[in-house]
Amino acid sequence: MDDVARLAKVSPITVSRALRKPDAVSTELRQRIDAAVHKLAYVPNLAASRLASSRSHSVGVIVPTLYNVIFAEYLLALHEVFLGSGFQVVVVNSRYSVNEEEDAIRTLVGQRVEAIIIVGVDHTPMARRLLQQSKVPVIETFELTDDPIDINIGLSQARAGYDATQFLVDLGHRRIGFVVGHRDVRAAARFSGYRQAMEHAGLSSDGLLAANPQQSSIALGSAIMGELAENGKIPEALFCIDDNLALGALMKCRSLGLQVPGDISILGFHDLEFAAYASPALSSVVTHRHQLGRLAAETAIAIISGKSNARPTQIDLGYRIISRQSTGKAQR
Amino acid sequence: MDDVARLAKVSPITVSRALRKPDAVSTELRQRIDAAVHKLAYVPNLAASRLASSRSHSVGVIVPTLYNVIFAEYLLALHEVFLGSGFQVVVVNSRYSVNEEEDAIRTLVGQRVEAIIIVGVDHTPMARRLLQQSKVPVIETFELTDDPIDINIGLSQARAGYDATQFLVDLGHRRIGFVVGHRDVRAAARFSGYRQAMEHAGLSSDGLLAANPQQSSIALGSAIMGELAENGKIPEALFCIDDNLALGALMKCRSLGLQVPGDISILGFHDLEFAAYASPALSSVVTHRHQLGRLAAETAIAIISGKSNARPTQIDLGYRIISRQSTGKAQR
DNA sequence: TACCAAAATGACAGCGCTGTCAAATATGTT
DNA sequence: AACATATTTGACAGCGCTGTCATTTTGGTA
Repeated sequence: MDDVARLAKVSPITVSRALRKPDAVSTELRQRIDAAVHKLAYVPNLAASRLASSRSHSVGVIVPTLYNVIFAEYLLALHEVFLGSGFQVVVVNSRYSVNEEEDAIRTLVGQRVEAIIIVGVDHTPMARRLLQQSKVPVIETFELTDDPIDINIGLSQARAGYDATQFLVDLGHRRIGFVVGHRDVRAAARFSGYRQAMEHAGLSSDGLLAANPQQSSIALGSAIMGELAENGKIPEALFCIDDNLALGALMKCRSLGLQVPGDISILGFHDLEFAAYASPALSSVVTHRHQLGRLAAETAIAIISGKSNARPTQIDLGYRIISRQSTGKAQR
Repeated sequence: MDDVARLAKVSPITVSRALRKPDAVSTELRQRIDAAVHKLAYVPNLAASRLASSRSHSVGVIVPTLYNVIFAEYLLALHEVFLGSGFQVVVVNSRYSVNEEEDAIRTLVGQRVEAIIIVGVDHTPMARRLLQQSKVPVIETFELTDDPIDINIGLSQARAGYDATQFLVDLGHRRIGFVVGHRDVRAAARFSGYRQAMEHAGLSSDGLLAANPQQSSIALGSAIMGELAENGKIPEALFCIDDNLALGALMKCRSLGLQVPGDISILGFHDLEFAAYASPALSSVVTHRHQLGRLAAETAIAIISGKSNARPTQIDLGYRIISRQSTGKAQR
């Protein structure tokens, strides 16, 4: 910065000002400074700036994985809003572990991010403490909790699981299978909703869980469906924990010669892009990832800029079941 | 840090040491310090650490978009390696614009990241200068260039486009369509490969380009196929710029009653996960995103840690055409 | 016990910026 | 012209750590 100041024949502080609030510097000096900055290809040291101003102009986001497209869509929305407001977004990955999440929080707090957006509502006690102590707005997303740290925006995964199951029950299905890959908290909540719905409908869910700890994928859905067929345990309907599994199962049904929805109804979750274009088109549960990200970011910015005093603690974004061709009335 | 030092009854510098190189501090003090850190939930200020040590322990990655899964897979590999070596990964998004890329580079240089990994080889002159001046290893990926800034790891997009087209030519197809959504540099290179292959085969490519500037997606592939059918311009074979478009086209063919590959052969690109599970299974061009990310990260770490003196400037990872059921010999 | 080397601890200055306030300059008013 | 006010520029100290080097403590040896 001294070099730039020397070249532009001003004091270093004026350079700093010209870069941060160009309006506060006269046109002439600003031009001289800009020219010098360009000529030297000077880039300010952000660490020094952050230290001196104690503002990081960045926000932290913790997601369980980068692989799942639902988080990619969510991140996209967060980026759109935050970048537009001059915040850098630091994305950290907890790999579905609360301990890694705690490390991630430590990293973000260490960077003095100005807001923290987390997927999920389960944290270690130390993680909660770090978040609270950090004094920055904390937004827990995707799920709902009775005990939010600060702001909570999401949907009830258990209710979604319940309603999805009920949807299949209402179609007249009785043997409704539940297909799941790696079981994270949200998958577990949907499963408990499924169990409850089955119970309320007077149906047994024994032997109807098809689980595999691998990461959910089209390949896995196909493999699980294959196993079900091999063991002769094909249910009347399948509630898949996400659309990847559902599409895999759908594809496998085709190659097995099973009619969907004639022989088996298949319901997915999340309504990923391909769901509407599958053949038959996949019924699914619509979750609002983009809106979730957008709202989380907007809320965070409102709090940071002090605009939001009376802030709601919890927002339920809900979900919606969309019935396409892969689910149909029970044939009996 | 002073608070921790006071609580542990040591000097602040010892706290700093205990946190950074625990071995250099006696067991007793280390325990006292750890206890104090825990008790206060102390998190060091990274900005101060970075400023004082002039090491950021972070690396920067620039991708054109977070939405495309190929970059998600690539990022995953980068994360795996970098996090394992104690680096934080800062991901920035250039939105397919060299100007935004320049801004992204400025951001990363400002953070004094210790390596920069970029998708693509085209940059503004200022961007090149910033990268060179930063003195950190720069790894340009996904494409190959004759003039790398530093290290270049990728594949020839033009050759891949050429060979993919040649693959369809070899099957006896003559009217081979090219389907593309938003045209980035890599798509353009594949297209030029397509054109060249068509020319070499003595085939005209006039009127065989089906383009739409939207972001590539299954929906778009379906829409483009629909238009081709409407205009009665269905070619014998379709080379789609990526598997999303290919799958969309495939699905549309089914609903139009077109046999694949009987009536039309469809070839995708990237071999995304669903390709093998589509019905019919999608032929595609395998690109090695995971290996690319891994290698880029490992190379960067080798250079940062000074282990790599004799480094190769360019690595060609190649590609591979995988023939499944969606492509077949021309029926004539 | 005296001495020496190695290990552990501490003091100091400074990393490159910015917030705060002071000084200088420009602009407007009587 | 003299003054008040607004605008622009500058000086200074300090943000919270760490590198370097000095000092103290420990353990081993003669």
